[in-house]
Amino acid sequence: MRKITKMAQILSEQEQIRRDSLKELISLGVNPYPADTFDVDVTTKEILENYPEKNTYPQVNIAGRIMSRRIMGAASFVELQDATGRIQLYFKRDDICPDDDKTMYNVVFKRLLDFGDIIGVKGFVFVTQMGETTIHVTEFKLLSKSLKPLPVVKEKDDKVYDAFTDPDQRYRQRYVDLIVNPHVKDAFLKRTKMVNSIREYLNIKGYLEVETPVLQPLYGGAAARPFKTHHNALDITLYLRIANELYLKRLIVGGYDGVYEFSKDFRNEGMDRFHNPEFTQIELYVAYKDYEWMMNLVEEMIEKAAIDIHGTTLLKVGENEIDFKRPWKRYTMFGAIEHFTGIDISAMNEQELVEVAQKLSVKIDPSMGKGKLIDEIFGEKCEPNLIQPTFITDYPVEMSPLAKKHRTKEGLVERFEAICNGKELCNAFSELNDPIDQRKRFEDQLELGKRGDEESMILDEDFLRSLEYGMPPTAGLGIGIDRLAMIMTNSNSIQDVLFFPQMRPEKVQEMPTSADFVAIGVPEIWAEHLMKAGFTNPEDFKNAKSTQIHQTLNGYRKKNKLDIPALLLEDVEGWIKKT
RNA sequence: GAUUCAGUAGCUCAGUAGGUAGAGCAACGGCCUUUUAAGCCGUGGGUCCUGGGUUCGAGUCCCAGCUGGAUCACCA
Repeated sequence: MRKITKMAQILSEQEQIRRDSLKELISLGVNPYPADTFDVDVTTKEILENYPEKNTYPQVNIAGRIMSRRIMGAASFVELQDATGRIQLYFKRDDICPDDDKTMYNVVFKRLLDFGDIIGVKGFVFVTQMGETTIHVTEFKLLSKSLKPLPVVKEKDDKVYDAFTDPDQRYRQRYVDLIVNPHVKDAFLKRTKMVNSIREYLNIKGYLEVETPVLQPLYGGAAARPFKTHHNALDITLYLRIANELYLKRLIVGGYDGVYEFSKDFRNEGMDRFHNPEFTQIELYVAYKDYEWMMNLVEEMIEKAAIDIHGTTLLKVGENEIDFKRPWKRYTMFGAIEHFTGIDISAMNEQELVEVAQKLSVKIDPSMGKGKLIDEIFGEKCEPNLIQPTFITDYPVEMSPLAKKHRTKEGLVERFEAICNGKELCNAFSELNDPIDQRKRFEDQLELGKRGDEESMILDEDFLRSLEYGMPPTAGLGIGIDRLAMIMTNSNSIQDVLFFPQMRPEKVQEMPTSADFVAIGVPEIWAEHLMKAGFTNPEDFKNAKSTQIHQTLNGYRKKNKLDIPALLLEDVEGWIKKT
């Protein structure tokens, strides 16, 4: 891992050179960070798409980052990257500097600009002898000097060399990742397109996008462990929401026909390539509907999202081709288990289920009840095999304390999940609106909590009170937006669809400053060089032999051609004595 | 939490048997004076993740730790 150094910064050679260039630019009267706007009137994408058929671009203003430079004496080629892509620039000395003073080209452009700097240029578009659409620059302006060298990613004939791939650096410095990895930028564009598509779909249907509390005195709506925080003025514990379900249902009680929220939820659990402590779900509740109706909505909405993003329902995800075209396959949970194991468990009791689980070598433990056993068998034997989007319906009641009991099947609830690429995509049910039944289900959860289940749900009196006023029959849905984005962008990890995935904080390495060395008796003229010469700790320096310090420092002086008199051994002994 | 792999120059990586730390790109200087060039020649650049240990000698072997990845476990 790269360490951040605090206080004193030890700069690499290249960083030092860029800082020197920065000073020289200022001394030449070039402001490296100008304040005024630079009016851009075209993007690289527009030029590359429209030239020369729709527009010959006799005059353009464009800005971006220098991604490569090829200098050939009085002429140069530069690759400029803006938000939409890259285009080549052609610089010619006598066009940049029509007068005798060639400083702008020879010094500012050739020597003081770097890979990574942000510039604005004025020019006209033409095609080189090599057939590449290029901007012939007539004026340029430095807009921001880059002091840190970017990773150098080379590309030739669509092959990428030395790609910037280290996940640690990519996630910690996402800005760098976005600059040098265009496919990363594209994945996030797709994610936003997907969200926009879903929002558009729901808005057209007339459902209301709402906002509900993130800070909640009681956390509910899912089985998960929360993050806990404290509100000072009220002097109470608050939790970051694990779901927004119970608030949205209160709004249905309040009389809205359909409400939805893109909800940032927080769960204090393990992290892996499918889990980040904060993640996004969309939850939707529609009055007077049931789960059958909701299944049709999900199909239609996700199919539309796929088309809006890719122009097709068919997409490649890892090794698989996934088709979101309606209708999706539907199984009941029992049906799916029978399909994949050949065993009909629909009428089995707990003991029989244990035997089936053992026979299928599904790991179980004695605390598992009937519902949990079925869930385990399904999770082990069915879920990983469901690659194409598939609905699984009718779950055991024990697993679903907020879902309505099945209208005909004893012991089940009206619930479905969509599974895709072996993972849950969404979860939905006919919402439980019987307040007495709901209270009993909460009480059952409390029992589980007393037995040590840290994820059991908490009884929410206010939510129950709202149900007592009467909630219409309602269909509810939750979709994991990050998981869906993984599929839609063919990403293997949730970290690839979150701009800033949670990471352990970078270590800050305390570095001494030259003042720390002055404090123990080293003259200022030498103190600034000590760290670079290898003495990174004043304590170690004090304990080092004076002969060794003497030799090391004189060696350093010679190597770096310092303009300081050579040290005598007595000088060094003098410093140490002072301490 | 367990197992496992990785961490070496600004970036991507090599480093044999434990014996003076390497390459390509990037940087710097020069060539080239020009609608092309990942061009040619030269130069500089290192806390080999950190701390211990073994050894005459450690990037390399051993122990501990840090960070990340993968797999598993847990978990809607």
